[in-house]
Amino acid sequence: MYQVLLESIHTKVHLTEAEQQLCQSFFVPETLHRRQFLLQEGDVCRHIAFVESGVLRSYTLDAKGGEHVVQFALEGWWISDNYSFLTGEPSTFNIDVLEDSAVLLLTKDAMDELVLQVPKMERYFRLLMQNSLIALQRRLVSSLSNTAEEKYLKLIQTYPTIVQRVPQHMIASYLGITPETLSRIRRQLATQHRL
Amino acid sequence: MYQVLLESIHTKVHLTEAEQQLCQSFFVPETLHRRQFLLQEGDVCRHIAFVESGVLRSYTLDAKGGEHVVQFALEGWWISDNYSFLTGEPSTFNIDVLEDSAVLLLTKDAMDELVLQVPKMERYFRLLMQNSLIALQRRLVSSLSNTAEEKYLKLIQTYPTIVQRVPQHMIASYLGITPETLSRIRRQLATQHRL
DNA sequence: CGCGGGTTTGATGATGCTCAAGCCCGGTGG
DNA sequence: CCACCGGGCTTGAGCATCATCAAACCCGCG
Repeated sequence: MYQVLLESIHTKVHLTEAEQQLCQSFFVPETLHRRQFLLQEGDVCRHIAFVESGVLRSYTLDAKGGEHVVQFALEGWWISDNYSFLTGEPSTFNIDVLEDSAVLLLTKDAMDELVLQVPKMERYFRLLMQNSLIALQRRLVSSLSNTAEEKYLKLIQTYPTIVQRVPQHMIASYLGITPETLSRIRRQLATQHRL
Repeated sequence: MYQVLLESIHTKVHLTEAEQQLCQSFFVPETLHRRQFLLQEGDVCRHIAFVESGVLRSYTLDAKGGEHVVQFALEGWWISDNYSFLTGEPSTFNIDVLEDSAVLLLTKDAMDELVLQVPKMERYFRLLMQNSLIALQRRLVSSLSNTAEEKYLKLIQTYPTIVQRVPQHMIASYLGITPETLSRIRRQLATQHRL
């Protein structure tokens, strides 16, 4: 159950057996089903979630009701609305479940207590943040400087599993293009490749 | 000299006099002049910089030589290439100085030592990261879902000082649009406003 | 005074969006 | 087990937004 989490931690900091045990005790495991919501716009994001198995996604709705995917989370990823989680303000995100999933939930209080009792975890979370920051920066630059096709190719290269496991219109939303455009890009890439 | 830095820290964690002194000792103050480079593409980013006064910016060059502004940093902001700083890999960013500036430099070794000797700083840096993450996420969503005009208006609202102090073509680059488009948007907003 | 970078303006064109319709496929109920 | 329904993917035609290219303009600075 905590296998994937412990591995994720292990890649960043080294915990003793006792610390691992202690660490686990702060999480609440939960199984979620496809189409279920982990967070709805307007609610406060009470916990960050670690994905042990399955796929989730966060997204926002704009003024015209359009969805904009902010993040996908496969096994080994964290997902939450950081802003709401940190500040206690209502969230502007939705998080829903794309495939039946098992997650580990960590509330803010639990997190604060966790980093107190296992100070190494402060470092783990900081490194997590840093990596997210780097990835986000890359994505932003890509979204500013690349064409739709280039963005799609870059996504396939960076996260092939996401492209495989997530419906196409959500990929399009994630890239900031319409489903129609993505469809046309794929057709063109396919025929091109076939020559 | 360390005034702005200490204030920034104070908004996140509380340091004793002694800790403040200790903290300062890890930074190297430096004054920089307009057009000077703090980091050039290909070099390793050896330090993160805290801006005491002035303005800096980071940007990337794409395949066709186009500039893409990643970040502006005014007084009280940090700037660096996190990826290069963390990993020691050559940077893909440039950081240059837009106005004569005073910065405080922190090397990676100094940072590691700092968080060891003043553990509260680990928390400070984590909170910094979190805030950057939130801001970046907002910017990304905005860049995906808003028109050029909306993005510009949002920027004026969020960071009016940046718009005032930075040349227009860099604002355009930051927003992912051409200088021409930004100029037209501004004209339209002006005439509109004048009716 | 003249140079030069930055901004403005105009004309044209490409990329990606909108709207609308058809298609494919998997799920559901009869 | 088959027929039907519906969502998602595809395709097409027309259109909006923004980019590109080119030229003129403005203004601070040498």
